[in-house]
Amino acid sequence: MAANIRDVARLAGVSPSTVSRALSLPGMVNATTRARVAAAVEQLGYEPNRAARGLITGRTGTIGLVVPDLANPFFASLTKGVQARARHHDVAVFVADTDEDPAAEAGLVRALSKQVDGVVLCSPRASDEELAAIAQDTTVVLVNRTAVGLPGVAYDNEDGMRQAVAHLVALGHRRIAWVGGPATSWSTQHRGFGLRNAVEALRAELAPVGNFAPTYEGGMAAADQVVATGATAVVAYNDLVAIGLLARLHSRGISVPGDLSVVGVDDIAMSRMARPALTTVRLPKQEAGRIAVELLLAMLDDPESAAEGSKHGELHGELIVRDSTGPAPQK
Amino acid sequence: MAANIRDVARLAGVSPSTVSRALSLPGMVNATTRARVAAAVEQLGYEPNRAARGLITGRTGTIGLVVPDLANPFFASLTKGVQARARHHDVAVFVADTDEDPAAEAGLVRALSKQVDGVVLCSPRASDEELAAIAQDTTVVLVNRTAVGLPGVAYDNEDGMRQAVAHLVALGHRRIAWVGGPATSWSTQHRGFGLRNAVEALRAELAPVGNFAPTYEGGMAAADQVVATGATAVVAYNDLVAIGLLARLHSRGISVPGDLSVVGVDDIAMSRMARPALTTVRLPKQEAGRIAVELLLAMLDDPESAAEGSKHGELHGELIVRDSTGPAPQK
DNA sequence: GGGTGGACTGCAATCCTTTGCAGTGCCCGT
DNA sequence: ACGGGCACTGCAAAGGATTGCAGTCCACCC
Repeated sequence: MAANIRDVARLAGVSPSTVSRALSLPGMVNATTRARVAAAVEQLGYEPNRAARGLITGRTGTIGLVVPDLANPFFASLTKGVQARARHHDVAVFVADTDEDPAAEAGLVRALSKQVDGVVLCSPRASDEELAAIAQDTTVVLVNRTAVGLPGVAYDNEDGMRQAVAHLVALGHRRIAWVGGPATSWSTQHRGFGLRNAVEALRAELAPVGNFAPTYEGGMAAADQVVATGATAVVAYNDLVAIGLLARLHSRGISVPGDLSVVGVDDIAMSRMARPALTTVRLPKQEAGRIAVELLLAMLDDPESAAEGSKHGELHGELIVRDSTGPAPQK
Repeated sequence: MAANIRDVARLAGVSPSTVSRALSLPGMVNATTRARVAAAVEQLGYEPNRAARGLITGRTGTIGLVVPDLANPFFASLTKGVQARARHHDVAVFVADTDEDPAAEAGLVRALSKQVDGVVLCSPRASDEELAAIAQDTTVVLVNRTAVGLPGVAYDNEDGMRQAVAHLVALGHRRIAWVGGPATSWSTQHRGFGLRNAVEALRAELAPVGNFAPTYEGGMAAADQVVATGATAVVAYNDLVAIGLLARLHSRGISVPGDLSVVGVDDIAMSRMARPALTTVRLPKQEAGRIAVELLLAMLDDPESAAEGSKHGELHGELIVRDSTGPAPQK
């Protein structure tokens, strides 16, 4: 049905090889020949068959994207960025969702790796060793996680926390609670670390309340412990947790930001719509996806750079001040 | 690097044809031969090369998914359903996001159609004619839209609206406002229609306030007009709009549900977290994705059924009552 | 004028799997 | 004992594009 390269060659009066070159190595063919080929391509609506090309080049023109949960707005945005950037390079994206199951991670990447040139792996929970093993048999770019020797793009969590703490301290807060996410999460560790440093540098005090699920429910569960610390401000692992805090605090009659200021991380769409609107550290999500794609494609084009393995992207968060933070209450 | 079918054949002491048949038409090869092949496959970790197979079978084992906006939680859930079901059938999914640009729709589907066996097209804004043209050169399943002659899965919007209106009327509401989505949207039309019917049947009154963007901002923009209608309840095009309404009503000091009851549609995650928690018509989103995949794969397996073109899925919404609806205020 | 090189172009092999057709060998019926 | 048929297996072509190598042609230089 669809035209193939020989149809084009026949119509243009050249050999298939010339058509192939006219399309992929334009410099190698005479301008007038190239024009004839272009005309034939146009007329027939020819597009090279990807399977056939893939068979010989060994490249599929496809990348994989593995995320824990597509329905999580953070990953949805990221996926959007990946998808947009990939299309820009005429590369297709296979998406796979682990459904938050860390055990499925490696298997999915392996299954995917047979069909794609490389994989963008988001927020993996696998150990460094497992990641290294995965990277053995396919090209991988990590997002939201760093592991030695593997390329990736991550956020500067320390810096984001510094901004949040500076904001709170400027508002007069001295005792700041911290609601962590899953203990094994790379982000939790780095955010906790950044928080400790920032609080110390500004002569304030940190009151960690432990680890909670990175969800609305997690925030609800943490709220009462936050209150019990006597802190006047709280930084939550992410916006969902912060919104859960807001809900529970409201139902206990605790005023935000009157009695307690709340800061989240991510800046998902929902945060703007929360009541009060949530102050948060905005992480450039689509940007992370875009950079991951660039990194991956660069590695595929030039495997040397893959060997060097030191490709990294680092993104900075930006504090978005809304209504959930205010001056510390006078005691 | 990876083993190919000849490696397997050599190891098993058979010809490549036999290996191929042992894997895809087990009935055709002797049990002991099959076992030898299986052992060789196992030992070499052989997996057939998809590109080579696709080249000859004409099937890629891949489907496309086109959505208006991946970051919209409604489509994110749908994508999740599609992806899960496709994996279950060992089919990969290409996702593409039109970025809400109706003009990009057809082009994207066409580009995709070269690389996939079929496409799931969500909430298309294209005209019936354009859709028919698209369906000409690729197998398509529509979601959230019906068009004559094209298979698809859609929600019974009339029924959902009936549930919402019955709920409101039971609470004593007699005048119900309706905030529509984009005028060209299929869902807007059907929801408006269902609403009119339901309101009429229950001897209440509908006060449509026009068409708004299906977003938080759209809801903010519509709120004052809703208030001006004098209605005691409002049904919004979707939850995002309803949450926008909630925000603007709150800032105007109008109590929900004291002064005005609000109902949304979709039941996105955010709705549960709104304040007050939103009463809404829950649409089974992942289910729609799953059914769309089944429909598409069935059509691909048996093109006859595609010709008949009458494959349809219909899903029902379910009213979830939360805190944004209450008894009509006594005047 | 002949030789050299450059600029193109074409041939043919190759990537890996599937599948129509043509065997091969064996069993069974006559 | 022979022919037919069955069950299984192998051969070889096909599918569409890329690419190393070889060839052609022309221009230019000596």
